[in-house]
Amino acid sequence: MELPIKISKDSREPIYHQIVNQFKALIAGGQLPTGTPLPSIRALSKDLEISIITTRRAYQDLEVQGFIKTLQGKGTFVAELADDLKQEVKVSSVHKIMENAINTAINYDYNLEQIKDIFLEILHTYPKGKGDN
Amino acid sequence: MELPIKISKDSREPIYHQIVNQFKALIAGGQLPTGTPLPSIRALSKDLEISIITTRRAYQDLEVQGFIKTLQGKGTFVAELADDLKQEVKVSSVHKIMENAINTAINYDYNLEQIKDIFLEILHTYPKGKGDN
DNA sequence: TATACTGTGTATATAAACATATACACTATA
DNA sequence: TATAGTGTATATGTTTATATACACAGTATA
Repeated sequence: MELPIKISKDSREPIYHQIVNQFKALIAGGQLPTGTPLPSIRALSKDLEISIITTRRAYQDLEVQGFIKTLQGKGTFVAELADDLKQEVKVSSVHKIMENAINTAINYDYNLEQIKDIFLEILHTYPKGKGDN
Repeated sequence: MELPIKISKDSREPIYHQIVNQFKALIAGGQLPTGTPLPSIRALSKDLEISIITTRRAYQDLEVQGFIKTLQGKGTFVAELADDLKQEVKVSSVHKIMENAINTAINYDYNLEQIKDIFLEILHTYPKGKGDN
């Protein structure tokens, strides 16, 4: 599987944190089941064009948070996680980032109707995926 | 006017950058017209419970980007900005953060229909403001 | 009109967080 | 046992945030 990990070096969010968030999403979202091997820190570093240490830092964070397990010399794998915990992470993370987007739009003096229109317009530019009804 | 500047110390986004973004929103959104005095770096530092230097850093960034003018000993004021430039900042900033929210939701394996429902549900929890129709 | 005071922004030195290059150690296998 | 894969540790530079001391502008008042 080709991992859809994308980072932005221009963003003010630390690179290691962008990586952590995206793996959390893939794991909590169920796209990476228990036991799935993650890319090696070298492979991911090369892919994202960042340092090995930064990738390692991200994997360490994910391990501390219980999302993955690392085995020296062997690799890094998705850890076992309770389904309700995954669901909790999924719901709260998306909720939080949606609120953040709305708050920013309000700060820019858009009203609720305008915010709805803008959001739907952007959403319509996304191609329908296989999971969509 | 009571400025609605809010920062999160837990966020991974640098504090000075949070401040910059929010002032950009207020200025580009037209809520702070040309010449409006900003709070002094000390007043804002005290209000947000952060260091003077961090506030200053934010104001310096805003000045470099042309949003404000600082006069030593006098204070800091909203600079003159072309309306179409304000509009451009407004549209692109909101567009960007909306896309970011959608991309995160997709990473968590929500489909487009679900994303729309979640967004509208959250939007409905916001009170209607005076600018709303 | 001198000067003290209180407001404003500014500069220097220091600590913590983030990102890196380089060298090291463990695991599997040809 | 050599080699190519994995994760790990040490030393270093950059970015972010801070405390403290400094300089300029306006004003009250002796």
